[in-house]
Amino acid sequence: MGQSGKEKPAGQPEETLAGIELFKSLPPSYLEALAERCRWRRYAAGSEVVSYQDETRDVYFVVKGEVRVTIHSLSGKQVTFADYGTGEMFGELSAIDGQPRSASVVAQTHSLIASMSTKVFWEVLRNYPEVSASALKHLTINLRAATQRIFEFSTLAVKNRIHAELLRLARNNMRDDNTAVILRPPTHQTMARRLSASREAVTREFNDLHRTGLVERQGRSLVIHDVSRLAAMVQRVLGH
Amino acid sequence: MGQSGKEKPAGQPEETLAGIELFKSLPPSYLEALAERCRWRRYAAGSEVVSYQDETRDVYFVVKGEVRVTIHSLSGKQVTFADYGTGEMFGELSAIDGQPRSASVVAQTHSLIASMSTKVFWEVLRNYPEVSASALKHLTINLRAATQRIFEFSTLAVKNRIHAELLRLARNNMRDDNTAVILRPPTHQTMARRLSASREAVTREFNDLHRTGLVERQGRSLVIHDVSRLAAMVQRVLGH
DNA sequence: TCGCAAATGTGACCAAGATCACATTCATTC
DNA sequence: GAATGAATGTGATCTTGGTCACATTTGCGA
Repeated sequence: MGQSGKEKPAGQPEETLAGIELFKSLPPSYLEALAERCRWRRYAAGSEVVSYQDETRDVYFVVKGEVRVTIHSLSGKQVTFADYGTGEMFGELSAIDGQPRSASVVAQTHSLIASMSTKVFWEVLRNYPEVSASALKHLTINLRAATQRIFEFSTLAVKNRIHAELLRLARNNMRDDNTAVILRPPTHQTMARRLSASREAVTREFNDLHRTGLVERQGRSLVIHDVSRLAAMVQRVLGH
Repeated sequence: MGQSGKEKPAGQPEETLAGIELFKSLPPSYLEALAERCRWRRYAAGSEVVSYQDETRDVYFVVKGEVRVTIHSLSGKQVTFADYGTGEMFGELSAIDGQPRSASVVAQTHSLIASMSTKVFWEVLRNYPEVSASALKHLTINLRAATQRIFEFSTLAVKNRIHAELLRLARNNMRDDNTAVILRPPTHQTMARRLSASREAVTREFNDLHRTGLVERQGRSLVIHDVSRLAAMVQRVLGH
């Protein structure tokens, strides 16, 4: 997941939909036309792109940067659903079913985001079955993730959920066969919000895992020394 | 959602896709052709239609009856995700992304179910944008429900989740402005599995609600006397 | 390299709710 | 209408993990 690239200080810089996963089947010429029908906007880190239950229905594309999808409860607790990075789409639920926003979206880094009206979005879906197929896959992946999360909530103790999450992180950051290196690991607080656990619980379990030699902090990165052992631990409780 | 209709003892009875929500935009002639490309099968109550993690990729349509989507954990606990009744589709995730089944599906009543190969399914999606749109909506609704559920798990106490679930039940079974009658209410055990709570917790909370006069059992049906009060209780903790 | 804010570490306490173990009531079938 | 299995009701424990309250460490910016 390397994020390379230098800032180009050009006047109208990289306002292109070429990197958007959903549209990868579209011809460049059409992509350009589409880009002109989008609204383009930059968001500072920490600024809100979409707010929970608002009445807009646009679809958004992360052209550059990263956003986080969360809901915060009345009591102030914050639940994180997903992070979307360069090339990904969000906000499509409201465009598809016409209902208010199911969550808020906040830019995590300075981000360049294109938004498209429901009308244009449906026009593309209708005219390009490949895009439709891609949208179906996107929703499917999200739904599977949500299902898995509900299952883990319902059946696993906090420590086991932490293992499962750590395993997912590891699998996306393998260095070799059995070792993973996570360059900028999420903070304990961030993981806790994903897992619906307390920050302290995450800290404690990380330390336990450190004591057994499974994980280690090296500077700002996190090394998982024995991914298959971690996988076995998860497998034992999940039973896959 | 009243389920009327008498059994027709005809030889080749009601093997038609006419009632399937996903296909409501298709012309009857094509529907007939499609029906012939499906595999038709009846399932007894309690029999498994799809099993967790198996390698089939077909899509299923409930032509008559009702099925329940669940996963059971190693420790024997059972988590229910959804119920699908007449006209609804399930099993589409594996057809769309090619991955193994994310859950098991068991017939709750004697059911007539049509299944369609991935190939045919995609053929329909590709050729009929209306069907594609309908599939997108179906996934969207499911994803919203899952998101909501994760949020409730993460932020609400068991009793509040029970209130929220009861409110959903009520809203689908309104008798008049402020009263709901649920004819065949789910058992406490069933609700508990949906909410990931214990059966006893559901029983206790129902009794508390009964004492305050909010709900009442009348024979086999459940009456909710003051839906707006229930709504207010939910609103207070959810903050919508 | 100093200083400060964010992140992490850790003990003590507490409460929600799961689990266990039965009693009781219901509703369906013979 | 008696029987019987399923559903419901209820108290007594016990455990997980949240919360609180700090101490300590880290990383980064001036």
